Amino acid sequence: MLASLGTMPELARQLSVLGGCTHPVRLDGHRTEYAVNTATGEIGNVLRHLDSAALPAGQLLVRCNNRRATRCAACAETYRRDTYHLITAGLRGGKGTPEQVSTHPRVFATFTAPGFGPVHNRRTDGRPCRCGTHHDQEDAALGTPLNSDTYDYEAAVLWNAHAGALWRRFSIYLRREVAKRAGLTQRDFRDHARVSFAKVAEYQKRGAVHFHAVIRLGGPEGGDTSPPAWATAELLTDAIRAAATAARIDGPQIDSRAHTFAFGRQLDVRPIRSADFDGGQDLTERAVAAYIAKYATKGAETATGTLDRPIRFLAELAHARISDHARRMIRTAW
DNA sequence: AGCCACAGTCGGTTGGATCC
DNA sequence: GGATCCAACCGACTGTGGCT
Repeated sequence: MLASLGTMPELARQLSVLGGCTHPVRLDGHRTEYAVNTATGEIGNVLRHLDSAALPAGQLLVRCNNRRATRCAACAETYRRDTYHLITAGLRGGKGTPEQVSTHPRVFATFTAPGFGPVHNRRTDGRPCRCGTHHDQEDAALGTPLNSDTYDYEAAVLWNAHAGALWRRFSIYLRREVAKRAGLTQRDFRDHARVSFAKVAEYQKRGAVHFHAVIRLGGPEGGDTSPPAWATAELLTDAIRAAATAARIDGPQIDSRAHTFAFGRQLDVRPIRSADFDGGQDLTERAVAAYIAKYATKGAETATGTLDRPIRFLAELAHARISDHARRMIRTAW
């Protein structure tokens, strides 16, 4: 037992700094700090000496800081709360961000992956899956292909590898689309406004990543400056739809098949309103911050029932059906 | 021909994560 | 704690096309 290595109060003190981390990193070793004469470089007396074996637990314990709730609930919770406050500050002000940021046009957008073939699902209209079954919410079949012989595993795997580049292309297009709608050149746009993003990638049941993003229009200095009069949530929404539709990324050519990647047709863009307004289809700042914080700590296993390490997960998803080239793409992308 | 705007690309900077 | 890597962001550069 750990307690046999030290007294209970000492052990409790050592464990308390872990903040509830259930998988602390256990370190063995020692560290000695000396006083050094900065002028001559001469090493003087020992200031401090730490030997892990002398600690109550017999080892130095360090928080794992894992963001995945399934790996360490306590550390993921810390990260989730930090993310919540970060997003809240960007939407409502606080922590160095002026409160007037809450008047800036901002939206919550969801960018989906394209289709790679039909998968088992739970329909919102109450009708059964195409396989004829009413799947249970926890059914392991959810998200798996209806027909593994025709499902486009290769494109599904490569999609995840190229989603980041596609987002980059989208963000470039979005600034240009906003500038176009404001009647400004790209060069002049930066003197009038700035587009800011807070984005998380989430795994869908079928293993494809999709993006949730808070997108905000601010003045030339971002949240610290007021946006121009033309900057509205409607203009931003229109520009997002145009940019998301136009964004395309060329993938590799595999076995004479050229891959090109674009977002799926389902694009959801909803304005974010202040906390005191929660009517209609609009989202409140608190709800959006909670969404983003939740997705930031959600692993692939939550959605898919498999591992949360993307490479291993994707390899399992695609088993032997992807090419060596596709696997290399995944390794370099993740 | 010169100017301007746009689209695509490239490089610098920054911040976070990881390794040593 | 420093070095390194990587992703994201941003500005600059280049090629192209339209207009005068």
